[in-house]
Amino acid sequence: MSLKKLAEHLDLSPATVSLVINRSSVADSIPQETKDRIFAAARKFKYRANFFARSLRTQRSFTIGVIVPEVSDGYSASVMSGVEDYLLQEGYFYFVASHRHRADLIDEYPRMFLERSVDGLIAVDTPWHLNLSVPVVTVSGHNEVKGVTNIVLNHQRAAELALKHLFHLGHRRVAFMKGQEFSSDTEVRWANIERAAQQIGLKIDPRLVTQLQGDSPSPQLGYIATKVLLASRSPFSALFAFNDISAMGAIRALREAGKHIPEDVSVIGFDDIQSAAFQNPGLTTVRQPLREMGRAAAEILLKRINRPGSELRDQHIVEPELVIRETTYPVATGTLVTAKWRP
Amino acid sequence: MSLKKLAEHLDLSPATVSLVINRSSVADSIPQETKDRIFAAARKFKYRANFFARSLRTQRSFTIGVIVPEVSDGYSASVMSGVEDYLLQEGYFYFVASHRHRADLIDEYPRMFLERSVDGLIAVDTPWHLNLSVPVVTVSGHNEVKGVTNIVLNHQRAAELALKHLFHLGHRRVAFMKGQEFSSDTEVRWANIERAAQQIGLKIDPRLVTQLQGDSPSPQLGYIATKVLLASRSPFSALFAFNDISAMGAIRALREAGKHIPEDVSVIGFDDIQSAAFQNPGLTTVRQPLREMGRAAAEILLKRINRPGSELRDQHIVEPELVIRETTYPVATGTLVTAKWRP
DNA sequence: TACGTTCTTGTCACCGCTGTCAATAGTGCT
DNA sequence: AGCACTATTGACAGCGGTGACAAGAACGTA
Repeated sequence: MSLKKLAEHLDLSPATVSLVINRSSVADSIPQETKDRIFAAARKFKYRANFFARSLRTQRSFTIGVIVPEVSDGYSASVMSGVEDYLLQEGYFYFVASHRHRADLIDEYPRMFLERSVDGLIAVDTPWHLNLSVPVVTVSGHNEVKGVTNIVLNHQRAAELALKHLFHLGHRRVAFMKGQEFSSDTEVRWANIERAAQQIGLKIDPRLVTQLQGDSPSPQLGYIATKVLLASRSPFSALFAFNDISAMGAIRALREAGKHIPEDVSVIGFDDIQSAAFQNPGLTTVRQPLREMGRAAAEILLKRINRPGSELRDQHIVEPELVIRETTYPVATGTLVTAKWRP
Repeated sequence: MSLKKLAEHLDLSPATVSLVINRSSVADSIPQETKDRIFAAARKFKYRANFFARSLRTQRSFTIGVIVPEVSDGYSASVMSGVEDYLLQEGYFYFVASHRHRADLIDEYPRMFLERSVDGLIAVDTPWHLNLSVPVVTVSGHNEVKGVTNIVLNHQRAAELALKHLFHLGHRRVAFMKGQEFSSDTEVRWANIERAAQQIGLKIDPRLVTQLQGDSPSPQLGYIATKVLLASRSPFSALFAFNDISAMGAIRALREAGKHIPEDVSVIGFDDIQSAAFQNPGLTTVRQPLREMGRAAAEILLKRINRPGSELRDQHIVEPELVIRETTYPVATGTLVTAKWRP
């Protein structure tokens, strides 16, 4: 059913019908009766404007592009869930592309999105340096590109929450796991840990600092890093992993070394991905409100698209939350009380 | 840069340029030199056909719609990853929408996709009854709609693999967890379990059969179902959960009841979602090749789109694989050997 | 009655690209 | 030179919708 046919049937011109259906202000002067006729007919024939024709004409696609490292990774998926929530509710659709850390794809996909005339772009956990012709919002990107709004965690607070928790449990020898070089969070995260440690009065022993190596979404990386750490034979009573996935690998490595979690070593993760709660024992972690971050990204992006110029803050900060489950425990030996499970 | 401007610059007509760029057979007769000029100019000015104009004209969008219960759920995400893989490689993009089991959205989203003129649709783990004007492929849908190709697991083999494994380990009292009523896999899965059990000679005790209740992506459901099971006080030495998530909840419930996994109770999951390998102990499970299923869905869908009529099988069956990790163990008491970790 | 206003609706050009058909130029042959 | 034929390119008509502008009708006023 096209506009033209509908107009013909109504014995009106396509333009008139278009005006009324789009509630253009020009249509204010059209009598209610005519409008009603038009709406009735539109409903009757289930008229829906052709999307391409409309987009071609208006230069708007009501579509945005989302670029992530990998759709099936829990972090990206949670953020996307929030993005989707807001976008669909506002009548937008979105394309997804996973770059899998390939530099060429990180460049190519945004271009492909532009060819498809997206109205805007959201980059999740992706190094960003492009300056595009459409609004861009990044989630956990730490590159400063002018005009790009970045949704970031309050890393200072995140570091404080985790370290204070460990400190209060009596831990003084804490091991740390840094992220991979390419991960956009690695640097900020570490800088804030150092700062928080200093504030609290916790000394960081360089021998207790490892770093994840390689690109894999598996806990294997954390497992290996922890093996290395254990091999150094420097004692520690707690480990702050780079994220939940690596924490899982770390726990496995620790267990294989005969350590009990959390009695011998407390472990704390980062992100609070869904499976963190599903671990046995439940993983204590610093929660990033990923879904909310996605929603915020979508919301800010649409604001930018629809009111260009406004809303040009280049940071939107969200707050972390410490989720204490069962992998952290006082350093002093005592009776093990089973902590409450918090899914 | 538009076709018209490019043509002007080349002193040719837009039509000619279009023919050459699209490698139309009509352009065969155009001298190579002219073609080269055109390609050179196109490259120089980075000419890219306007997507909407082209789609409007050709009635093709090179876009497909994917509908899933929830993007951030591991099952859907893995399938999507495979779908994306194939689609992007073939120059298609895709929209995603999560219906979250809301019946109205299951109806509405496909319509919205059609309004956006998608060339086809993939429905993942979603009850399907619509007969649309574009090709549709479902992944793990068990409704029979003519013309819809369904990618399904060989459930018979899946049931056999799991039950034989348990049987060979000596388990005779096996508990079962059925999926929720609304889950598209529940029925087939169970029917095949019953059949396989009979073949093997394993008796299913009705008191050892529970069912998941409620709609949540959390292991809580499995936890509750297992609590109920335990409350019935019928002894069992193994539990075949509905999926990996519910297996995780089950393990927690069993532990709280003082059972050791796998020494006291063997647990086997289904799906092999990413976090299954990350569990401690690693979860033994029946692997569905989710990524491959997604790829197959995309591949079959594109075949249908591009060669209508052909490829009208209405089932594409994929094979399960038993992934033995650490939650299954012989029923006879013996020395516990730590199984090899298989990520 | 004549004219200025306000309503109501239609005309037109165009968004950018493509496929059909036709026109023009070039070639070989008698 | 004249003709048949092919190689090369262009004109044109949309795809379906939108928005600026304008025309015609209806109404009020002098």
